[in-house]
Amino acid sequence: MHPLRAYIHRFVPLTEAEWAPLAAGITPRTLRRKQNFVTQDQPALELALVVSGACRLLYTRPDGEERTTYFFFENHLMGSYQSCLTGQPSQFSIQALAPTELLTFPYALLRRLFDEFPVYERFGRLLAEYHLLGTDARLAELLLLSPEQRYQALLRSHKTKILERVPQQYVASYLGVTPVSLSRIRARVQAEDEGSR
Amino acid sequence: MHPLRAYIHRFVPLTEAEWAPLAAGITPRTLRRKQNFVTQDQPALELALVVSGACRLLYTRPDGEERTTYFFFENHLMGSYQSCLTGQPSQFSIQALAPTELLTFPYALLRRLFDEFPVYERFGRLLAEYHLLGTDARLAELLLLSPEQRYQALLRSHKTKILERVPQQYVASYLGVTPVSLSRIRARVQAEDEGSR
DNA sequence: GGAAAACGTTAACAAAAGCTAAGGAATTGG
DNA sequence: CCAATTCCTTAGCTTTTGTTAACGTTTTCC
Repeated sequence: MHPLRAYIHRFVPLTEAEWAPLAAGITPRTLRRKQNFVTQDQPALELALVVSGACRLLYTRPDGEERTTYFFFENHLMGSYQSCLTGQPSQFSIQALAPTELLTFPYALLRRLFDEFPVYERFGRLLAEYHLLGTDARLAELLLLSPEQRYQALLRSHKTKILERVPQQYVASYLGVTPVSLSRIRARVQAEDEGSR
Repeated sequence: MHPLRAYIHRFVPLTEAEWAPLAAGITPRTLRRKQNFVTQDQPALELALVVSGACRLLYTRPDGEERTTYFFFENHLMGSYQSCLTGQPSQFSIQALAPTELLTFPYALLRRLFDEFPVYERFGRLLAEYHLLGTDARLAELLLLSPEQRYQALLRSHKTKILERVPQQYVASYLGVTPVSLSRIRARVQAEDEGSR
């Protein structure tokens, strides 16, 4: 099955007649390392399914500092929800961490399908709800746990792909600490693990 | 117009025929100060519109410590999305900060309306999307700003209701710091403001 | 293959936050 | 209206994080 159709199928089933118009609007695209799919302060009216590779979502602060807040791997759908919904410039960038293959399509097409096919509207609801649960959990983790506890939670989570495939400085940002601090936390955790062995 | 109908109307218009079945399922309820609408570790299968009063969303940690992560005032819809969607026990409580009037209804009713009326499915999508934008912004703020900057951002935001109506210890939790630390931050910020006057 | 860039660790110091405790002000609720 | 509770601030001390910088390793990509 087409990768995007398979992605949608995890939420709702699509008939051929429902799938065809979306399929017609898809453009494949590749990104080199460090190339942007979304660029901060520019409108980003497309969504993309990652077919292979990896990307990070980052905010560039007024002082030039970058903060990475999210990662996307194979079979993740990504884009600037906020820019697509409001039409305003995106508040963040999405940048390839390695060579990446995408399937892109305009959000406007999806919006048209919301009107035309109830099944897409349902997909849209379930997708937003699914992301909301994830973001809420992330927010709770940031407010409930210390940096060290967040690192340990990541170690024990099902997101270890992040630790394996993402440079540590970006993981630090994702956990809400500086790279230096994460390095210290790791040394501390390792020492604790040695002790309890 | 009925307060709940008015709330929904900000997203989609409802005909009488669409509104009637939801209206039939509404139960008014009042909470005393410190009384729970949702209790952690128990299923919470109802949603509620706050008609008057105020509530906080809080997590109680294994060590007994509480962390407040959200507030609800008049015309806010609240509930445990996660518990409603999955049927699992809620991971947090929702507790009244002051005497509060609610209009409650079962999530199962809304789910039935999703199937029956496309307009409700659209409402569900828009509601989830709206909350997602808010949660994303909150997450970015936590990862991008220092505690002091977060306090200043709150001061300058359109959420000053929080500062006016919520005990400061809960605001501290919401900002991701201890009450003692927020008190120090306030002293610091005030000193800076005096200096620049 | 090799130069350049990116990356992780460590150290030393400064700044900020956490913790505990105590005192006094404000709010609540009968 | 008054007693009990809740709440905010301040202080002293400890722990953690941020910052800057230096060094060695790894990765990237001509």
